[in-house]
Amino acid sequence: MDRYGHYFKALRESKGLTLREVERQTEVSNAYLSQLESGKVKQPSPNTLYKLAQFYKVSYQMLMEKVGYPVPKGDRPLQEQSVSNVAKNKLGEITNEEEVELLQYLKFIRNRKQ
Amino acid sequence: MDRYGHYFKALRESKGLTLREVERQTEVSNAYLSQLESGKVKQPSPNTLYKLAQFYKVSYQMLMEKVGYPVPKGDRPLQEQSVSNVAKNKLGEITNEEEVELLQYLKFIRNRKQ
DNA sequence: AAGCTTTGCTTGGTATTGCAAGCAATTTTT
DNA sequence: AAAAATTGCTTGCAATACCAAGCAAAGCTT
Repeated sequence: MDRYGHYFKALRESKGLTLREVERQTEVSNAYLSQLESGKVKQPSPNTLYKLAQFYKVSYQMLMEKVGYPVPKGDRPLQEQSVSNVAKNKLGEITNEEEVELLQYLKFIRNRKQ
Repeated sequence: MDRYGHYFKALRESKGLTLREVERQTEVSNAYLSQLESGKVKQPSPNTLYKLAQFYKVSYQMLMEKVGYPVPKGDRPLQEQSVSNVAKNKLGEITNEEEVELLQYLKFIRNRKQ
C-alpha cells in the first residue's frame, strides 16, 4: 500500500517543514499531504505531483514514475521528422495523394474562414 | 467542457474503428470511450491516456498536454507527432480545430473510395 | 419481414482524489 | 501554570474516473 509515502515524508522532513508550511506554498491541503505521506493515496494526480515537484525541487517525471504512471518512452532523440515519417506514425500509412488532398483542404478551410 | 473530445473521436474515425474495437485492443471500456469523445470526461488518467496514445500511435506527452496536465517544458519532444506536421513544413502552424477537421476529412476521403 | 448482431450511448454503481473541518497531543506564549 | 497556537492526523463529503449492464436504432442474415 505504501510504496512512496515515506519518500514524500522524508522529502519534507529533510527540509524541516511542517505539513501546513507545505500546504501554504503548494496549495495542497495538509490533510491530503498527510494521507500521501502515510501511504493512503494510490495515485495522486499529475497536477498535484507537479506542485510538489516544483516545491521540493525534484523531477516531475520522476514523481510520475514513482507513483506508477507510465512515462514517455525513453528520452532518446526522436527519429527523423520527415513529413511522411510523421504521417506514418500518426495516421498509419498515408498516401501522397491523401497528403495532397489534406493540404488542399487545409487551404480551403482557411480561406473559408474569412 | 469539451475541448479534446472531438479530437479522440476524429482519431478513431479516421481509422474507421468502432468503440468496441478500440475497447478490445486498449482495454478501455466503450462506455468510457464514448464519454471521452463526447466531452463528458475532464481529465482521463495518465494510464488511460497512455493506452490510447500507444494504440492511436500519437504522442503520450501530447495527450497529457491536451487534457490539461502539466508537461515539463524541457522534457517535451522537440516536435510533436501530429497531423499538423503533415502540413507544417509547407503551410506553417495549424490550430487544433484545423487538425480535427483534417482528421475528419481524411476519414471522408477514405470512405469515399468505396 | 422477422430475427440476430452491431452500433453508439446512457445509467447506476464503485473506487479514488482531494479538501474543510475538527480532534488530541505537543509546543509556545503570557 | 493556564491559555493560545501549532502539530500531525482522522473523518465526512463532493467531485470525478471508470466500468458492467442495458437500451434503442441501424445493419445483416435468413
